[in-house]
Amino acid sequence: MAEIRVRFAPSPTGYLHVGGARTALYNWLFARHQEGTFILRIEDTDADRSKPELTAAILDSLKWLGLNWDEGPFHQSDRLDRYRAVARELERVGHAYPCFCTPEELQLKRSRVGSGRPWKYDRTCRNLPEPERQKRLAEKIPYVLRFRVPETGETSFEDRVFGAIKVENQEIEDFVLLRSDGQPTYHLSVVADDVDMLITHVIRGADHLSNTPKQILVYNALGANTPVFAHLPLILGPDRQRLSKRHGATSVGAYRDQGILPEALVNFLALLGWTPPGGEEIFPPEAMVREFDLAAVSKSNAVFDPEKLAWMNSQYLRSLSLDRLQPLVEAELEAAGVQAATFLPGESFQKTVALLQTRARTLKDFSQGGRAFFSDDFEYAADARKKFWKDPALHDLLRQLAERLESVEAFDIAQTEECLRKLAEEKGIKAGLLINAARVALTGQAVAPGLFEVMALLGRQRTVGRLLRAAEHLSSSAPAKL
RNA sequence: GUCCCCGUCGUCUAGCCCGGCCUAGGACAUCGCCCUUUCACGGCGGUAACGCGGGUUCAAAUCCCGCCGGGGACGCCA
Repeated sequence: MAEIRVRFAPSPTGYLHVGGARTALYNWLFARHQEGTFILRIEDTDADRSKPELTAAILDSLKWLGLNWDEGPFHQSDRLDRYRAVARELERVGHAYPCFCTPEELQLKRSRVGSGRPWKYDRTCRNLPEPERQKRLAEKIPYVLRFRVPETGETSFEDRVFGAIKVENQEIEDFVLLRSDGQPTYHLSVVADDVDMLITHVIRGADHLSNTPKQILVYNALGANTPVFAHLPLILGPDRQRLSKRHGATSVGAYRDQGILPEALVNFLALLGWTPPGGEEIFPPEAMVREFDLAAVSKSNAVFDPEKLAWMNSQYLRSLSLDRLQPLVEAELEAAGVQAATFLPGESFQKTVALLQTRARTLKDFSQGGRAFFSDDFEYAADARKKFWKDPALHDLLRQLAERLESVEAFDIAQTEECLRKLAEEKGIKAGLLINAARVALTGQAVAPGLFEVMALLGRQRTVGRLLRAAEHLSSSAPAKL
């Protein structure tokens, strides 16, 4: 069997969004599974909308996800001559013809058809008498090259995911191959490239399903073999509309900024439309590659669920080694403007990260909820104050706790706990009351690691200082209902 | 509107091709309980789906038809 060759062909008119990322991933998985070649091609034939910096951003996102390619990136803008030559050849053999209709004329005809618009190009120029055609050519009237679609018959193909697809040729319009400025359209450039690059499998979004018959017509006209097509169901927003910026974060970069790990995003995306035979949920890329099968891809569109992504991220975050996690946290803190380095000696930093790790859902949790572990500049969360600082006696209790902790012999987990419990007992209150209030005092949060671990980590001076600060805060704002 | 495609818990899905093992399985979310110093983790348990209607059959989530619902395409965008 010939070598398997697939490609991912984004157009640089926007950032890499999760739908594109999933398409790239499935191509990559298929290529790796088949030990084939994964090619990257930039479809930038729309000069107006394509931006070089977006190409760079897309490559960046792909690398971040770990989707390495074997050939490319190729740029369609480098191959314009080739497309023109292909178009001319199609014209020469009668599969394409010049069309002099202007965009304005077409627009007019289109609107005249009415609101419900079964519009198809009316083939005015296809039926132009030859002398007239020659005349216009000689007059150098601008024109596009349109594909001459057969008037009868049907075009069908066997999609690897969707199965048999069939369309009557009458339903297909004479689409444009070459624009009047000599630029190719998508239908021309994809086919030309896929033929030239020996692509064996075209794996792309289902939004291309209805374009496929047109392209097959071009393959046939070129006398080329058609590749295998596999269309992927679309990714939808919660409203079941196609996922778009309206739904919030859609780009890979946005998820990175939200503290999502690439391996979590990859895992999540892999499962959006595909389930491995064993039904695993969390599994590494090697396993995905081993088990990936296009035939097992789902046909129905899938709603993107950020909640599940977050859960998956927490799973990955938890299983990360400290060596790998630490730099990520450092970067996150830096991005959040927290100067952890001057706050914590190296060793405690690691312990702190480890303590926070089991509770984190995203990297953001380190710089936000975990801020008090890396800086003295933090605030008391409203929900935490409300929940644990209700008791008016607390300001006095926290002060006394601080005083007693001053004189604890060894400031470790065991002794700080003993100290606190003893105080609670003497006062005849539940230890939990004090523990929870102290946690808010030390971390600003209702949600945090075990109190005595926190104390041991912060050390005597900071612990005492924060307790006193909280006590003061409580007495000064005590009358106000919290 | 026309053409193409899709339709199992709120969500992602298994099962469908090769009808019976499906009183429909798993995961996320959700609810309750346990653990407990908060939260998370973990453990246990619960709520929750075959879009509707006809067929075919001893038997249908699984096969056929219709309807309804959803999505995509209909550009000198890709």
